[in-house]
Amino acid sequence: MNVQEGKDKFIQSWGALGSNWGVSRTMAQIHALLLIAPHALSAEDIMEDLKISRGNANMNIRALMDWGLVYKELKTGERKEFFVAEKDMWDVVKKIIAQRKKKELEPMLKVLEELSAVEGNDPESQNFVQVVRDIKLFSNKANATLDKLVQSDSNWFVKVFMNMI
Amino acid sequence: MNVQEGKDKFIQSWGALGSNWGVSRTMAQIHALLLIAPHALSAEDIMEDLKISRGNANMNIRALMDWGLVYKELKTGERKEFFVAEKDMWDVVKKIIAQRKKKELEPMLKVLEELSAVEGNDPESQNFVQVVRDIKLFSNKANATLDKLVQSDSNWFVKVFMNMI
DNA sequence: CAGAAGTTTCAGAATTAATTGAAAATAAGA
DNA sequence: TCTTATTTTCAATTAATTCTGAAACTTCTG
Repeated sequence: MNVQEGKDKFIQSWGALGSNWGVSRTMAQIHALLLIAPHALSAEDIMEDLKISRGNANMNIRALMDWGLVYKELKTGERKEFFVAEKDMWDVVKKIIAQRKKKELEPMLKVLEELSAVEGNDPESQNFVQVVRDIKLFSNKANATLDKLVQSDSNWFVKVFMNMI
Repeated sequence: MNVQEGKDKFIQSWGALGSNWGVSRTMAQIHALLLIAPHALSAEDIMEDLKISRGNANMNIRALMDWGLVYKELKTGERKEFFVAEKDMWDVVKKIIAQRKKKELEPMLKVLEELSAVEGNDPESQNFVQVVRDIKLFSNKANATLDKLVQSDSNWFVKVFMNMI
């Protein structure tokens, strides 16, 4: 396999993977392209390589920057903006976890809190409140664990990995 | 808040959460409905409660069973099939991880393996192969860690949680 | 300040995913 | 075996998401 075929395949696969991770297909493809680029690319470069429109490129690059997966790089003497990807995979995973925790887990915790306020002495209400309480307990633990995980450095992952093996 | 409002809100929120987890909105809603149901429900019950079509109910119940998140329950003397949800949250999370690992991580590992075969002595190829190798290393570790995690019992989670705090 | 280079926005178009509903298949009972 | 209850399938429809492209906006430079 030559390098161009390899790159294409990587971009395509990374895009497919990302689309299941709250990162849209194009977003993941841009990230993939930047991951394997030996140097920063401009919006124009990305548009050409992935054959996407200017608007699409712009919106997805911005989203990637919001997630902390891509950084802007300014070159002196150049007016254009260039972009590089976060290449440390542990960091990438942490940032995705942080985003999803904020956007998904935390709102759910809030809802579970509200649902604890359901009243009633009938068995139906009792059962409901019990289920909600169990889930809330679990979710709070998960939330705390993910917090630690997001704060931890790469070595943490290596350590846990070692312990498990 | 009364119990009916509470149930509605729970189903709605759980559905929204699920739709970001490889579980479609309706699939997650059915799971939510079964989680808070004090006893097994028939397909008919689910259709009525969620106001969805027979086909939709059937397909999503089956998907939930494939994932191991819902079980069939046969009542003697009843011809209909009834369904109950897995209620242990740790088990639910493990099953979701197991599915996604199989459907996403493992295919990606296969692709990364193939991409290692890219040849060339030019800097571009060298860089590409290096990036792919880094990602592969990380992914293999993640894969092994998730394997252990999926095999582990609830206590494992509690232990890790305690260690982190 | 005027013009050029670059970036952002967003309504409509295109694409992709989920849902319906009716027909086909299956299974149980008489 | 035939009838009836129940489940499954899938083509057509509907809904949700993503992308385009042109116009508006911003920033830099002479």
